[in-house]
Amino acid sequence: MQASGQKRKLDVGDTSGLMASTASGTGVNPYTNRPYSRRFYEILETRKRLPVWEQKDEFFEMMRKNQTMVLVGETGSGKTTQIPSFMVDTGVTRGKRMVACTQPRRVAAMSVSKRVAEEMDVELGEEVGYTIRFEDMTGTKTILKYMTDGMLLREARCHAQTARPPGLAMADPLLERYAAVILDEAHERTLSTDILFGAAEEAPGSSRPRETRDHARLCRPARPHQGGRHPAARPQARGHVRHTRRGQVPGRLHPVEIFYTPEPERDYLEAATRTACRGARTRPCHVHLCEGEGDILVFLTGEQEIEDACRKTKQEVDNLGDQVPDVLVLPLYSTLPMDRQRQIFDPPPPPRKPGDPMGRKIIFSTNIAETSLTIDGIVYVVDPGFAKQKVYNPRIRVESLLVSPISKASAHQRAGRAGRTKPGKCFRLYTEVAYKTELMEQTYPEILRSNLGSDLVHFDFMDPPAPETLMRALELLNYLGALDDEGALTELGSMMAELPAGHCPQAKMLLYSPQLSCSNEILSVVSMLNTPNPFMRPREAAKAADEAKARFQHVDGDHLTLLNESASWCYDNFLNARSMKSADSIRAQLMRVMNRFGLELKSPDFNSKEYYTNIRKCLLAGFFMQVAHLERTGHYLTVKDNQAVVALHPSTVLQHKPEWCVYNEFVLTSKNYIRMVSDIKGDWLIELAPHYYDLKNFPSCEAKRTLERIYLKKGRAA
DNA sequence: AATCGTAGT
Repeated sequence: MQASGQKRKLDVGDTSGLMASTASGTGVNPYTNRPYSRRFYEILETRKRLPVWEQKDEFFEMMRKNQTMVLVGETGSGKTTQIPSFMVDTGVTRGKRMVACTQPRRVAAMSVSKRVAEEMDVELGEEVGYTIRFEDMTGTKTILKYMTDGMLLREARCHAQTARPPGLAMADPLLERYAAVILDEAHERTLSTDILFGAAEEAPGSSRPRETRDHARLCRPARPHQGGRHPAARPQARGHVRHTRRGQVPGRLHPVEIFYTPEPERDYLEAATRTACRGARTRPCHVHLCEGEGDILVFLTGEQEIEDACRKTKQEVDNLGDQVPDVLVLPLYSTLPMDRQRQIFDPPPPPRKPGDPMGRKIIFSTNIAETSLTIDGIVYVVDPGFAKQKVYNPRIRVESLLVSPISKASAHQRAGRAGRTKPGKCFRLYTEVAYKTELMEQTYPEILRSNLGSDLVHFDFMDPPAPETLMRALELLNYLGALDDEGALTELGSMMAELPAGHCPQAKMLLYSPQLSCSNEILSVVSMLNTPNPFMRPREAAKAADEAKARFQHVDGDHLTLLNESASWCYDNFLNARSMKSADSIRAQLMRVMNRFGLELKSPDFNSKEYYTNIRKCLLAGFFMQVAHLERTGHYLTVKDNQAVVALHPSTVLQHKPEWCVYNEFVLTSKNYIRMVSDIKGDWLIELAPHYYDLKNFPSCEAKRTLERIYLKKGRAA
């Protein structure tokens, strides 16, 4: 499924008039009452050649007959640009309500709306606009709005004013302000789109046609996700990378020839650099040495891996000497500073001497280059078949990243990156058999890999999350006071829903902070928690960066360290200025919501002993379920349910091992780590979360015995 | 004791 539309309250009777006005060319734009520009007609000719244009009448016919529909079409068929404007042409927006079209990414919402505004011959931000976080390019005249799926979901959560029956936190989610809602790129199965899909089916007036669900299921994976296993991971004799030729991807622009390895590769990282650069000594036959001009894109899984590969490749290339064309080796991942990200668009190195072939760019990238970023000039793609993907284990409440095989859809997308400038080649570092039999058709939907922190209960999901995942989500919300015992959303819960802050515990923390007189500080902490790690640590200056961070460190932990940063020192102190700026915008947004709720913004007296303790206590108002206790063995054990042995993440500023600590994140890499950790006191657990630290319902363990002593002491004092 | 996929509000 490539796209799907859901429309509501369509004015069926009288759509011919407006449709005719565009089609028959009366010369006047019905939306602006201005004569069409010359450019409009030029673009119209191109538009008419798009495949969807042929089915325009059929589309209108379907619109008359159905309340919801699913549209399927190839990339480049014109769905994203044409369907929304067809929808507007039917006249649904005459009731002053908009047509909304969602996209999974901001840059898509921005660029598509710009194109459609041109096509409809209007100013961007007037009749056609877009809304993304921190940027609203719409106005009173807007009838067609592109937006991120997350943005529409937020509107669905926060603008529904009607009373909600128990257990149905989103019973009236569907946005009366829209005449029609189009969920584009629904095949990507983002968390937001999946939830909106569920909401669409709940909507009053939705006829819930069976086809909707059946079509939707087309993009469901054929079998469960199997993290970590990869066809190439099988043991086999070491060998150089050879490829057998097979098949074609009909890209929109140029064809891409696909090559597979005849045998599985043992070490995909080594195979990837080797393929990009040179073959094994026995058969030096690889891209840089053997193929014609064009840049190379190699997909790897993470920053560390990419930096390693870059270093090794530079070395390899140096060893090759000046008999081969010059090479520019570049990394690409999201946390790379902006100016270094921009380098991927630099031209390749010039020929060594006049008449020689051009030099080459070799880019090592995470899957940021798979969908969100397009680099022209790429002719060769090396695809080892891996990506880091989120997996969720509800039993221990842990979301972690695991290197896992990609899906066929991802592989197709990666290959397509080679064909933008001229016919290209894609080298897959796995066998064709593995591709056919072991890769899933589609990436497993995000909703099945996530810790659900929001209010989604009796919901008609395409692929319902595991009962345990839902149960865990409900349990957390109940402990936080967001849902009552009947499962109904409380007032606190609806306030939490409006705070665009990571997970629920953070929202709870913010709402509680005025009671501990530290809302200013908690606002800063939460903003920073929702920002990419600001502490840069370039390999060549790792020590200097660690020293710089040490100057900010707060003795009581990582959360308080976040407060010690100042933007003006960014560069000298290895801080990512972009992260700091983004934290600032997030802070402003959260502050507006706090103000709207009438919550006081205050700070404890900086000179009082309570300054830092109040802030740390406040962390527990939200994160009381993410606490670890230091056992006599010297290891940490997470507290209460499903205890796990964990270690402090090496990035922590804590120099000592506190008896109790609260953590923001549980990460599973080389072992179980807790990251972003602060020192807390056992007494505070009882003070801030007595309902959770009720010893009657607590497994027997060291932590329990310590808490018993604290209760006893308190009882004596009282 | 030894470190972090990508989106989105």
